[in-house]
Formats: sequence, structure tokens, C-alpha cells
Amino acid sequence: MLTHTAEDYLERIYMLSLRLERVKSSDIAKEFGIRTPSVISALKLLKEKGFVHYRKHGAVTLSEKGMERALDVYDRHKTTYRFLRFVLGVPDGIASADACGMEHSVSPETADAMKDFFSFIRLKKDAGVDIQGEFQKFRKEKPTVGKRARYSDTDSGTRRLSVVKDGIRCVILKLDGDREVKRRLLDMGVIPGETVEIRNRGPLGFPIEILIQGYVLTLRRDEAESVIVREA
Amino acid sequence: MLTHTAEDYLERIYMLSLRLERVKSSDIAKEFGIRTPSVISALKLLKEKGFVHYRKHGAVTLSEKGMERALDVYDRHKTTYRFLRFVLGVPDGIASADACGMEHSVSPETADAMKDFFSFIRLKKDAGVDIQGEFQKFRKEKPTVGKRARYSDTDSGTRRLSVVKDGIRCVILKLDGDREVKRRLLDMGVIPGETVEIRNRGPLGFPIEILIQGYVLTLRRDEAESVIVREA
DNA sequence: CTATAAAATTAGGCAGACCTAAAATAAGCC
DNA sequence: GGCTTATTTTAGGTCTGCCTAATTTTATAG
Ligand SMILES: [Mn+2]
Ligand SMILES: [Mn+2]
Ligand SMILES: [Mn+2]
Ligand SMILES: [Mn+2]
Repeated sequence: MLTHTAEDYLERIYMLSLRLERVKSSDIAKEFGIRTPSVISALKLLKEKGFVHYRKHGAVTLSEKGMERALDVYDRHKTTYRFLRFVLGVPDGIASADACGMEHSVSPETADAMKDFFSFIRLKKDAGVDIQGEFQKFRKEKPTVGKRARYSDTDSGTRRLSVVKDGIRCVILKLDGDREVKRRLLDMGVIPGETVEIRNRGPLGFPIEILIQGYVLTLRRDEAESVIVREA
Repeated sequence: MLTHTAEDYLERIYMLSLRLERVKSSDIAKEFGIRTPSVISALKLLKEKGFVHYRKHGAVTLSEKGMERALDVYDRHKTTYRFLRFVLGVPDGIASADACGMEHSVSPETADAMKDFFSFIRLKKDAGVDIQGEFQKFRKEKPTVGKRARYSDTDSGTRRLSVVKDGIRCVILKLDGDREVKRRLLDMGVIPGETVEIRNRGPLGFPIEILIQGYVLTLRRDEAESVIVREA
């Protein structure tokens, strides 16, 4: 495993090697805005681990292993950058900075999905459906989403969200049940204090579509059962 | 400024406080799978910086400042998670892990764009256009994108991409010109060794639409002028 | 080919984020 | 209330990633 910084060094050495025939430690320092001694010790670590070739006063080159990793990081960078910039319309400089941070956490699955989404959008565009353009228009017209709902102190019976009727506004009191289910609910923003309402449901009663914080989410029965609510 | 880890501590303390009335250092250690002494020293730092309240053998609580930051991180987590999961269709566990890494690098601009895209998709769905569903179908049908093109050693004249005719396949030799422009080109994957072809262009000759690595990108004149190519 | 300037490296330091082992404190039980 | 056990904290250590100051090596210019 490599740290984020180590990945950044490899990526940057690769980028520099595209335009310099000899990459020196000072070139790297300049790129990152840090001091050369910091670069030297980073290079020593990368060398020990077999990612770069480097001799005193010599040029830095990527080993085969290093090149592989550098290309991998760079691919995640590009993919993320393009996605932010051309799908979400994030401004250039911000997209670049975000991508260089996010690239270290993007799994292959996520990278693939972003690539595919990009192709998908392109395909739709060729078919006359400009998703990106429509999204930009949508953003211009509609301002931002509302703020976090506040806990409200009305009193009435507590129950599980799984037994609440459609269209009734409830306040989430707590979550119980399986650890994984709770984690997933928290990931989605289903947390105590929020207001929730069942908007729609599947033919068998589940899954249910809930409205929370202005979003619509889908919950399975077991998920709905872990949510303890009170009518608001 | 807080480190990624410090942000994670705040986020986790917040999450724990939703289901425990007293959050102890050992609870945090358990959540992160680390040892209590590590948590203690992290808490000391967070306390020094005014993000948590904490006394020996007492419970940890978030200060006002800490709560603000925790909610902020958690919001980026949720937003990223939902986006990965429900727009891109990344599997649950992976989306969760990726989100918890990416959340620290997501700018407010990116977070807003993700939220808006989510609403946009929901709006389209209500209007009968299921972007997410179509995307999933698209992914199932179309396998993955091809691999990186290799540098090819044919010889012929070198020129700038800005003067190349449409439909001619070229190999990128180098980039020159403004630092910012180069950075942007590298961000997009326009790098030496890649094959590129102009696919389409604006009414005034620019911007041009290029095909590179299976993607279509748009380049402005100044960008195209920085790309030195040779016909392949 | 030497003197001087520039670049690179070494030495030593500090902070964050983890660890283990030992000591202090709190909790539970007769 | 005192004894035993569990929890929490302290002490001290490692590794990464940055720094400044001093030294060594390389480049350049007369
Ligand atoms: Mn990076
Ligand atoms: Mn990057
Ligand atoms: Mn995180
Ligand atoms: Mn998180």
C-alpha cells in the first residue's frame, strides 16, 4: 500500500517525464511547492519500495512497477476530472484540485462507472438527447436545495417506518437493528432528527420510496424496519 | 485546516452520538478498528483546537465548531455516497468506502453539482425519462472501453493539432505553451503517445471535438495549438 | 584549472497517526 | 468498603512527511 502522497509523487514524476527528458528532484519540489530535502527523502522511500530508480545527483525514473502505478493513478485522475468537469460542470480549476484529491479514493468500480457514464452521455447526445446541456439549464433555473430540517418536538406514538402509512410526515427518533443496515441508512442521510415521508411503494408494499431532506430514496423492508419514527 | 483523519474523527463522533448517549474513547476506537491510545491522542489534538469537549474518563462531545464541521463532512459523505450509489450504480459497500475517502476532497461546488444532478435525474424520472435506468441498461449491453493506445513509430511531418484536418489520425508528440493550458490538457488525458483525431468542429473552425482514448473531448483554439502531433 | 556560484544532499527537528507495555482509575461484586 | 477486574490513560516508540541549516557535489566562468 502507498500513501496518497506517494501516489502523487509517482503521478507527478510521470507527468514531468512527459515534458522533461531528465526529471530531477528539484523539478518535483518546484511542482509541489515544497523543499528539495522533502523530495529527496520521499524518493528514498519510493526507491526502497521499488517504485523509482534514482542515484545521487542523477535523474529520477519510474520502475516498471512505478510506471504501472503512476498510470493507474493518472487514469483515475483523468476520469474523475473529466467527470466533474464535463458531466457535472464543475469549473476547471476546482475540478482539477478535487480530482487530485479524490483520485486516491476512487475504486476501480467507481472509475469504470464514471467512464461508462461519460460514454453514455456522449451516446445520448449523438442520439439528440443532451443530458449535460439539460442539466446545466436545470441548474440555472432551479436554485439550490433547501437546508437541513430541524427536529420538531410534537408528541405522538412512536413506531417503525415500515408500518407508517403513505404521505404521513414523521420525525426519525432512532435507528436500530443490524450494524450494516444502520451504516447504510446513515450513509444515505437517514438519521435521527430528520423528517421523512413515504411517497410511494412497490406492488407488494415494499420497497418504499421516501422523501427525506428533499431527496427521494428507496428503502427495503428491513431498512424501513430499523427506522424508529414518530408522527410529526 | 484539519487532516482527513481529524475530519473522520469528528464525523464518527457525530454518528456515534446519534445512537449512544455517552461517546467514550473506546467506542471510537472500536468503530475505526484502532487502539484506544491512538484515539486519546487524537482527541487531545481535537480538544486543543476547540473541536471537542473532553475530560479524563469522561464522555466526548462536539463543540459548536466541531458539530459544524462534523455536519459538513457528513453532508459531503452522504452526497457522494448517494451519487455513487444511485446515479452511477456503484455497489453499496464500495460506494460507502469510496465516499468516506472522497468526502475530504469534495469542494462545495462539486457537492452542490452532485446534489443538483441527483435532483435533476429525479425530475427527469418523474417526467418519464429514466436516466439512471437507461444508464444501467447501457452498461449491461456495452462492455468496457478499450485499453490505452500505444505510441506508434511511423514517420511524417510534425505540426500543431490546431492545423490538422478533420478525420486524420495523429500521434501526440509533446505539449507546449502556457502552464495552465498544459495542466488542463494533461488533466483531460491529452498526453504524448496518445492517438488523436478531430471529429467535428465549431462553425468558426473552433472549438474542435477530438477523439482520444475512445472519448470525445472539446478543445479550444489555444488548447489545440499547444498540442504537437505527427500523422499516424 | 581553479574560484565562485548554484544545486543537491545530509543532519537534525517537529507534528501527525498509529502502535505496545505499564500505570492509574473506575466499576462490579462479595 | 475493600478486592478484583475492566477500562482508560500515560509513557515511549515507529513511520511518514514536511521543515531549516549546514555540507557536499556539480556547474560556470575567467
Ligand atoms: Mn492526488
Ligand atoms: Mn492527480
Ligand atoms: Mn472519511
Ligand atoms: Mn465519511
